[in-house]
Amino acid sequence: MAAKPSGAQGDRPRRLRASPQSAPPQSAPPQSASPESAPPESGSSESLEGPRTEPSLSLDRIVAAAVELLDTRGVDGLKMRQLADRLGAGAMSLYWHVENKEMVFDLALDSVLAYRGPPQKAESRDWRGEVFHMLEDWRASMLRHPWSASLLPRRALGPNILSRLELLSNTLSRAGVADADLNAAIWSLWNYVIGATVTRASFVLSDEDRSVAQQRLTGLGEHYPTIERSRLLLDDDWDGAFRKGLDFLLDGLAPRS
Amino acid sequence: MAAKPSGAQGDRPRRLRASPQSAPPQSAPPQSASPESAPPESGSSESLEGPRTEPSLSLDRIVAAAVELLDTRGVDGLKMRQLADRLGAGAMSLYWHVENKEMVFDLALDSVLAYRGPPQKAESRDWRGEVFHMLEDWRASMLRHPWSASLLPRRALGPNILSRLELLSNTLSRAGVADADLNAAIWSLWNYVIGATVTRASFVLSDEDRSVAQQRLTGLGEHYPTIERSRLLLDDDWDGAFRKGLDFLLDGLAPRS
DNA sequence: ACCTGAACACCGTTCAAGT
DNA sequence: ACCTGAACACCGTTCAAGT
Repeated sequence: MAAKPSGAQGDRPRRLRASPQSAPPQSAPPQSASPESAPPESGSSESLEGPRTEPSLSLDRIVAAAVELLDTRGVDGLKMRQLADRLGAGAMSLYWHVENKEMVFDLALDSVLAYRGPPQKAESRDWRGEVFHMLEDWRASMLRHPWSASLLPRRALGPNILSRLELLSNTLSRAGVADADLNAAIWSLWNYVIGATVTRASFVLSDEDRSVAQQRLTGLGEHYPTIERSRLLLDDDWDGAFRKGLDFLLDGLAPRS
Repeated sequence: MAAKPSGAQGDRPRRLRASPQSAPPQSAPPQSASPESAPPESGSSESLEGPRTEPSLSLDRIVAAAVELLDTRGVDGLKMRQLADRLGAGAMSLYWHVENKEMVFDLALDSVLAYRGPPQKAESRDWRGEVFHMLEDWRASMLRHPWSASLLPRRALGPNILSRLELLSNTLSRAGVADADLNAAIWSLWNYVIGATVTRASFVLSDEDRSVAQQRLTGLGEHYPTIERSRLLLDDDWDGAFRKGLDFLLDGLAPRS
């Protein structure tokens, strides 16, 4: 479906660091500074010159700081000036490394989506368990960075998310999903995970908020009898609901055998 | 699940128009100026004074203009100054009618989500057809206003969307979905529709964009063999994919009989 | 090659004031 | 009750310079 792998957004004329997205996603982690990766290897090429107190600006450092800022301040809380400040750099220094704020979003987003693979050895015959694990891990990764889910559907697709889709596709294919159904199956799961995660990350309400919401619904009870009775807005078990719905969907997807 | 019907956002201290969301959603349409509604009844109370050339500001007019602006300019294109300008009002006049920009978003969003009901008479026994129609209509309403889908999960739930959820819940319940599964079923469908629509509204690429994307994927083919072969990113049939996935999900949801 | 401050063209919102 | 312009405290980004 009309999605766009990053790097495809037309040639940008001006100064631009070598795009890390063009590196193969498997071999070396594109952003080693990603909080999802192993501890950043701070040692650069030469360690002869002693410790750098203020390592100069780099894409990796920028991306890592952006993720931190996004985690604490949210999507609207990421300001270019503040990001530079955090890095001990002058206000406008970022613009030598990145094209614009959009690019910061793209890089931060994909850096958060690295997948480590299933816990046990590969080639399990339990395709359903594998898919379940992949999607729960995907959701968990995004919930660890609540700004990421809402960004994902509207940004270029980076190497990490493409790898996840590749693995998902491969697994479903091996499980026996017909080629003609494969894309529809993948997008169904994509839709479900994105919808669930965006919703869960967005509706963050205190207990009081929620009880006020339900009270309000009760007040209007005559208009919403069914969802009032089922306490739709009070339901708290996000994880359980996610798994239950995923079960429904996988039941429907399962190749009839 | 922890969602919040609008109006529950705590008492605001300052000037504030009587919230139209508190009106029952069924009886009278909350925003008669909504583009989803019948032609706006421009005649106010007294028609004795002749035609007003410049009808004074009102919540309805503001909401209608906001929807127009959002449709043409997108989420980031809605500016309070420009909105006032469109209404022939002074720059800051809006703030007497609305609390802030957030409130404009909430009202515009719900105004776009009115549901007219199924085409034929009620009480059909075809629950699956009913659900299908409701969800396709919901998606279509949001795609007519591409900014709406991404806004829905993070805003207060207005009367129109609550009505849709109520009807959906009621239909599923009548169809035989167990009470214990009801909320999970509703949120599954919500997740699917939101994910599908947000994605479809966001990935708007030209044909050239898409072929560039696929070419790029082919270039990296060794890393993404499966999705490269299935042409995941080239697939164009959004409507078909939506229906197919919905079929999968409803298969899983269908009460075993 | 890499970084910088000043400046530009915007924003949402407050406020004191008008009718 | 309803509307207004000026002003405040911000933004992202450009630009001409610095080293």
